[in-house]
Amino acid sequence: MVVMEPTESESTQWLTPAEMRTWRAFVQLTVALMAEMDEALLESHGLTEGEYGVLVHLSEADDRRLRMCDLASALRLSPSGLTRRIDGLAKRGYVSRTPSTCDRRAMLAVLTDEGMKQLEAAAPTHVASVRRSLIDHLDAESLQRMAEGIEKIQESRHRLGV
Amino acid sequence: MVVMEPTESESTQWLTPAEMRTWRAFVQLTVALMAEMDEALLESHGLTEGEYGVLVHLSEADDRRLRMCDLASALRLSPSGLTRRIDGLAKRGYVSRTPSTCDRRAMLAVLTDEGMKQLEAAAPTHVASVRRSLIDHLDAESLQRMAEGIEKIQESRHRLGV
DNA sequence: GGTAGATGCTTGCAGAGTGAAGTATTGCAC
DNA sequence: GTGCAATACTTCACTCTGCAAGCATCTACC
Repeated sequence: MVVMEPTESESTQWLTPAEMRTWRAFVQLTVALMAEMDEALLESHGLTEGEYGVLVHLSEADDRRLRMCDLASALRLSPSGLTRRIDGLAKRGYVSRTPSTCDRRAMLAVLTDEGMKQLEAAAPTHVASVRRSLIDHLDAESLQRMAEGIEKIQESRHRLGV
Repeated sequence: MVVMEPTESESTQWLTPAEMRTWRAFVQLTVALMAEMDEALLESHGLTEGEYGVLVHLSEADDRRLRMCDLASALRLSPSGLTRRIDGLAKRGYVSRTPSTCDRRAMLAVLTDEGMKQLEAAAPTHVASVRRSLIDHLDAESLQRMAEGIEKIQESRHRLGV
């Protein structure tokens, strides 16, 4: 989150003031962004961003269903974490569980019609949040540059196996 | 996290594919980054990023001490959340509590010498993580552009009272 | 200077996440 | 085909967090 002053006997390559400012701004921005997104969706549709993510992934999957383990890794969630999240969504009727026919170990999470309706209702709120919190604060050129920067980072990270 | 297809009867201004890609990449990157940072620090020095943040803020404060409420808002943490985080750090001897003399409601969190030592030990790990996870993946020009983009966003957000 | 409301902190409780353990099923080696 | 490791999911115990309630203290107003 922050950085120390250099001390002469160190071999650490400290961050320059500019790098430090950028890093702090980045962290501060992302934390604020995530909080805003979550709050807007929760208030208007009673969904956390995490739950919204479940609905989105299911809606984009073949037959609107995914194996629990695939969904968990897509959402970067532990197996037990996903079990509980699906519990919550199932209780509200947005998702149901079906045992897989081809692998009887596996459970499929299925997006119900009600879940699809809920997703369609929530999507505009989510999109509006993304715009209001981030996109609308950038002109086309800046957005393009940010996108390039992010892609460059991801590419480099991927290349170096991070 | 994601976006729906436009439907003709909507007034929602949907994200363009490029905007959507950028948004998804941004979220994916930040989640990965935070996880990496946290893991590195926790493994090498037994501190979460949140705890590290406490030490950093205290180290930069006058007399290495801050009122709990000021520290909580700086860390974007609820009062109760901070109480418990300080509990943990105090148990390990990195922070102590002192009642404020000028306002007897207030408690001051004070960085101990031991806490300062721990911070100095952990800082190189933290900095290395920032470099390895983010900074080193950008050349000077891209870094400069990213910084400008972030600052532009923050400025605009601030101007619009977000 | 007394009272009402605001402020600062802690505690109890509930929600959401992880990791480890337990159970069921699969798939591969032999 | 038998046995054993790997995989998929759930449950349990624990941690971290926020909210609401409670207590102490401060500030402002009469």
